[in-house]
Amino acid sequence: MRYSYQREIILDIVRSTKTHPTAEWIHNKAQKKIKAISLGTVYRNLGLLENLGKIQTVKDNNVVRYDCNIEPHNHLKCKICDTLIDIPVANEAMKKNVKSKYNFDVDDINITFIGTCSKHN
Amino acid sequence: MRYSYQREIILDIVRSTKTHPTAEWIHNKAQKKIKAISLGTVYRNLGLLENLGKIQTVKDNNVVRYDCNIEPHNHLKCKICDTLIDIPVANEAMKKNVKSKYNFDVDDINITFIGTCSKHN
DNA sequence: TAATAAATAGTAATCATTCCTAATAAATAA
DNA sequence: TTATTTATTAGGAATGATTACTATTTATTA
Repeated sequence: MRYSYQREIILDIVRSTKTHPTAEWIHNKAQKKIKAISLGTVYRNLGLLENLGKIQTVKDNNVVRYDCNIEPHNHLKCKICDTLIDIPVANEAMKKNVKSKYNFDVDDINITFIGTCSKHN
Repeated sequence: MRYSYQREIILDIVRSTKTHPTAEWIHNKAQKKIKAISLGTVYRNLGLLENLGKIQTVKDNNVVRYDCNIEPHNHLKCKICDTLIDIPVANEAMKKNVKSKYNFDVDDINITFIGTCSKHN
């Protein structure tokens, strides 16, 4: 894969935050560095970086968010402030459980806990 | 809420299958009974039926699927045949765990196991 | 049976994401 | 160093699920 300054900046931006930014947010930030960077370039490079295993994605409603945390992990989603909080994988043993109960080979577990985070109590 | 024949047909259709149909699929089926039923009517009534607690929704990629199973439950998603399989809630005790570890009050747990179902082995 | 207001059909708008293409730029060979 | 090749980009158009809008229809009730 050929070097691209756009891709470098995009990766830097994703790595600069734990807020699980959207493509649009990343695009806005990137424009501070490269005024003419296009949204398509941001999307394409985010996809490439995901394929390279350098970033992860999280589905949040109907938006994709990007995450520099590449460890397997799950999320707490606060319905009040919309924050996504990373948590370690809840239980690897669940995979074995599902295999024995349903004869279903689990590759990936997608867990989101929806509720109210510690800021609001 | 006023009676509507369209709404009755839509609920019947959702209750007729365990395939977690999309709004478009439901619309196609509904047109067999009511030739001029509009897609907007299908969406609006699916939303109303969800608010009434008569059906549930599942997010599948960027599509919403509808489910007549109104028990709390989670899903196995087969990446080969795209089937969604209902399973009972994996573990209610996880809520308490998350509360004590992260001081996060869980209302709802969203779990999808992605993998290969028993048809393919 | 007439009045009323909720529900519908049909279509336009929205919004995140993907696709397309001519122009640009990184890598490599001469 | 310079020319060549081809991946990458910018900019804008297209897509597809869903929502919004509005004139018309229909369930309800007085």
